[in-house]
Amino acid sequence: MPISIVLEIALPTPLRRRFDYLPPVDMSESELHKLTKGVLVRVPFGSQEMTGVLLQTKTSSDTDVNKLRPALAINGSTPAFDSDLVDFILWAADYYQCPQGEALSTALPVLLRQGEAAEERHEICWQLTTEGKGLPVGALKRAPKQALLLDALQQTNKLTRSDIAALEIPANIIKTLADKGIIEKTIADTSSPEAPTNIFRQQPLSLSNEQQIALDQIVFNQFQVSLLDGATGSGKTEIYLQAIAKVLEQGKQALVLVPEIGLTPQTIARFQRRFAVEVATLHSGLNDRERLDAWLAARSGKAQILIGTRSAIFTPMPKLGIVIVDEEHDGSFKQQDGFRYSARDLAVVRANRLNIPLILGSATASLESLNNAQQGRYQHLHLHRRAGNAKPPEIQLQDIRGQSLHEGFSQETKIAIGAEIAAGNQVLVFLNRRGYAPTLECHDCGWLANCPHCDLRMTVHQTPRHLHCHHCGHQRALPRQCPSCKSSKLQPLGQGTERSEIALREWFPNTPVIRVDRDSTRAKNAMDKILSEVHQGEPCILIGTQMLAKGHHFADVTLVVIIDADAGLFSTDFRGPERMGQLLLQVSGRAGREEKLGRVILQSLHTDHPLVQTLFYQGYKAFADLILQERLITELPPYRYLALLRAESKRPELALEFLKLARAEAQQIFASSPSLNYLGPLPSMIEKRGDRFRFQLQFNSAQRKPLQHLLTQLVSILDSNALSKRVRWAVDVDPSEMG
DNA sequence: AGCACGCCGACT
DNA sequence: GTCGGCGTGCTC
Repeated sequence: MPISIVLEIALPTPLRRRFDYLPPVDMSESELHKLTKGVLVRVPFGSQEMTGVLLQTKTSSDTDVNKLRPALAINGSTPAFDSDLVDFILWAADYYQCPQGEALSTALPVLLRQGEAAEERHEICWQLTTEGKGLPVGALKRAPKQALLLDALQQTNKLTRSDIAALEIPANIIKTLADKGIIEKTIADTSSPEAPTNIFRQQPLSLSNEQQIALDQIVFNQFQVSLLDGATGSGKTEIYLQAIAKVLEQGKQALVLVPEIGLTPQTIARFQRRFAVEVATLHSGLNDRERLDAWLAARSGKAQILIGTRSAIFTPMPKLGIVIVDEEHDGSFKQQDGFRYSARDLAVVRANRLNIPLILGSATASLESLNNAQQGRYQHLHLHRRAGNAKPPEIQLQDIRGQSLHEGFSQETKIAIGAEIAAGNQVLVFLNRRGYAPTLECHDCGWLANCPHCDLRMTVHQTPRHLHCHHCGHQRALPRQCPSCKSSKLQPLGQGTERSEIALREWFPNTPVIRVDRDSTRAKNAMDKILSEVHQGEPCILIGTQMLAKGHHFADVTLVVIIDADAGLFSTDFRGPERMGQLLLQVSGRAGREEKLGRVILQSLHTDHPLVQTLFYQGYKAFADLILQERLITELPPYRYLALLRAESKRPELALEFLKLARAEAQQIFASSPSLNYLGPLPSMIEKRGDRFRFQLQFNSAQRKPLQHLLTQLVSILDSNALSKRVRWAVDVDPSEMG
């Protein structure tokens, strides 16, 4: 029997190949004709089963007909991705040198990857009962949360569980009202909603002159990138909201990308309060089912706004009309393993392909984006003034050279903290190092607590007491005696958040000291609890890592203390200073919001360093320009494009040999491209990690194209070399971390 | 990458 | 006598 149709399928395997299958055996002729690119197909693969993406149907195969196996099933009645989106993901896979099937698979919600059909389920909603409908507007005033829910339901008759959560109404309030017979369960409407007559739930705020000018510059019917450059509190979000409004009015959808820890309930609530449309969210706090629901709502067009982290860039949105990337400089937009894409950079590509506007917002824009703006590729929009009466914080650069520090704090800083608390204010202390101390040292023989699996120091933790390697997760008990000389004079070396917390507690026994880092917020809702306590406005001291710097507003904090502002200044990674500047400004931005004047103390050993001086006396723009000048001279991004070939192995000589082979192959290709250059192979910054020795070969080029060609050819050569199976290796295009 | 098949050391 | 170490080969 002749073959009528062959399915060409991309599968989640590192093999850079596509696989041909016969259609499922029970499939009718008419069903066959409906198969299009983007459909999910369940197939047998070796001894296992997996979900692949149909790339095309064809009438013959290069593979021997007898080797073709039939697919098991077609998952879902419609393609998971529309054809344009498949092409976009394939483009991204090629650009980042990721096997296409793996890229498509990572773009898919986990449940679909596991074989679930992409169908919407009936979501449980809540609506008013007849009794509930009889209540007057403004009822239940004495129970504000209950009144809020009642009020919301009086306006929009049905709310999903996540709608309610977004209004910051706790789940137990739902139960209370249900028990009272005021609300009841129902099923969401499956028919796509008629375009709302009024997209607004709440009228837009009036814009300042400056905001209006910025908004007016944005063009809505074509591709254009706007770099919205505005200090904390200058009203960037209001611009986003009003730009989104214009798109919603045209019946289109909006996609908002936010950093990993930047998607706070307050942010979501702000979008939901403003618009009477469905707002879906995709972030790490959701379970697989919730993620699929949000994805499906975006794909069907039911959700008109999607707010999500990095991977949301791949969500199908049939009527996408604008993309916004908030805090565009944030490192979490770059995936650090597997499919190593930058969601921010891909946002530019997706917007371009759809011919729609993109807004990149930041108070501390990345050097890449600043350069693009300077070159005229992006339009540069500025917001200088803080909204309302808030004034920028007063910054005090404190030279701590030669001073004796108490647990990392200078005497002057301690006094300043005490004075602030006495005045009834809140203080924020920033220290970007969790744990008690960075390591343990023997005072007698100089032994240091090294991780047995990495070449790194192990961090001392106090609660519970143990040594912990932050790189590979290895833990061990805190030794009582030095393992080397048996001395008992072991002492923690350096300063972490736990240690500072203990010190602050001792010095200010009557003031709550609240620690905010990965360890103290691990429990579910721990962060929410901390935030609501701080928002009570009572005097307290917050001590924490960069978790404190991102996305949160502390209206009553009037003093920010940065204990070691210099971290990052002399980093081996060329992006260290840039990151330091961005983080310091972000932390500083936490002070002096609203009516209260803010102050920032920066303890530094390098107050006269040109970068430190420039950042604090001339501002971020001048600081960025200074770094850009350096990058131009040293031939680094954004003036050169970089790619790393990383290799690791338990046997260092294998990884090194692999990279030397790669270098030899690359040199053949270089001959025809003079703009290409290489460096290495060199050991990675942390040479041993998790018992594996790591090395890297760096390629750089003045243009993207030749680098791209080199990598594509090189990967294909390496793939067919036997050595490539004996080491773990990956290409990182536009790496953000050089280590 | 998974996973099976395949051939050599320390354990019930 | 077996469980399991990871080498190597394959996946339409």
